[in-house]
Amino acid sequence: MTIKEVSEKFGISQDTLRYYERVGMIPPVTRSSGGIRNYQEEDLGWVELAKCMRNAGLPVEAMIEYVKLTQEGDSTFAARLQLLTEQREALLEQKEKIAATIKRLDHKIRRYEDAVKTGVLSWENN
Amino acid sequence: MTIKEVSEKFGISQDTLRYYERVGMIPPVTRSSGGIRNYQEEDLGWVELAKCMRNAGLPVEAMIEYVKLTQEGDSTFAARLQLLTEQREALLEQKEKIAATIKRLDHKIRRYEDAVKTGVLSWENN
DNA sequence: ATAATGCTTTGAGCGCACTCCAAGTCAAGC
DNA sequence: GCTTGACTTGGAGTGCGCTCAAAGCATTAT
Repeated sequence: MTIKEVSEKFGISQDTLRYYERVGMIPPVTRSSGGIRNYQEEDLGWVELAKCMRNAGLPVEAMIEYVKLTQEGDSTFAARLQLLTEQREALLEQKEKIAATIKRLDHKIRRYEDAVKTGVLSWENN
Repeated sequence: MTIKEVSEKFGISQDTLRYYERVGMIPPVTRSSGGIRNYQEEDLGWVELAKCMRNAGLPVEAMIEYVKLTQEGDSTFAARLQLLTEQREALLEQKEKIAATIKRLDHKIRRYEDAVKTGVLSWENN
């Protein structure tokens, strides 16, 4: 699969795909004899993983570390486990914050729905 | 309340507090005769709101727009309602993405827990 | 063979959200 | 009155995560 196809498949720009590879967020991609990227199944798996992690807001740094450990082989299972666990914690925390903010927005939205109907905003700080 | 106290109360740097005010993410803060910030209850409410929204990852831009509308008075209820609703949507989406990633991490973590015990990682792409 | 297209690398540039710095002002204690 | 320390402003600098540009090589269509 060419970089163009991968770009379209995942909705990630070619520049970003090259960037991910360059900084080590995905392992080196399979190349043709002429040095042109030819993404295999495994490469696609990495791209998909990277996209998922970045979507959730995980730092690029964490992904780079994970890829590095993976490439160092079976002796890094424990380190990878720890890394994943830490990142999971961070995501849970972030999810909590978002949930709290949504709750707050819901409350404000209800007040504004009233305000739009009645012309008066029920009082409360901001 | 001085900027120093507010900074400590909310865990936001003085620089950031001034930045928030400068860009309009919170309305102008009450000042002493000498021009020194003296945060009142209402100002604190705005700071707290700003912190909550930023914690959830809402763009500064959105908060600026909301503050602007608020200062334009009662004619902007509908616009404020729309803004809040949009931001709520964005947060819900982000929460979904995080939830999906957590699920995925959970799965990987289970595999690595096994791997650490047995020395073998059950196969699966990355 | 030539032109067009699309890939390659390297390195610079950008937008966001701060964060730091310089130079100056103010307020409180000695 | 003078020093100290916290405050002020305006503007420059930083880190992250891309994003773009320049210059050159490869592949395909004519």
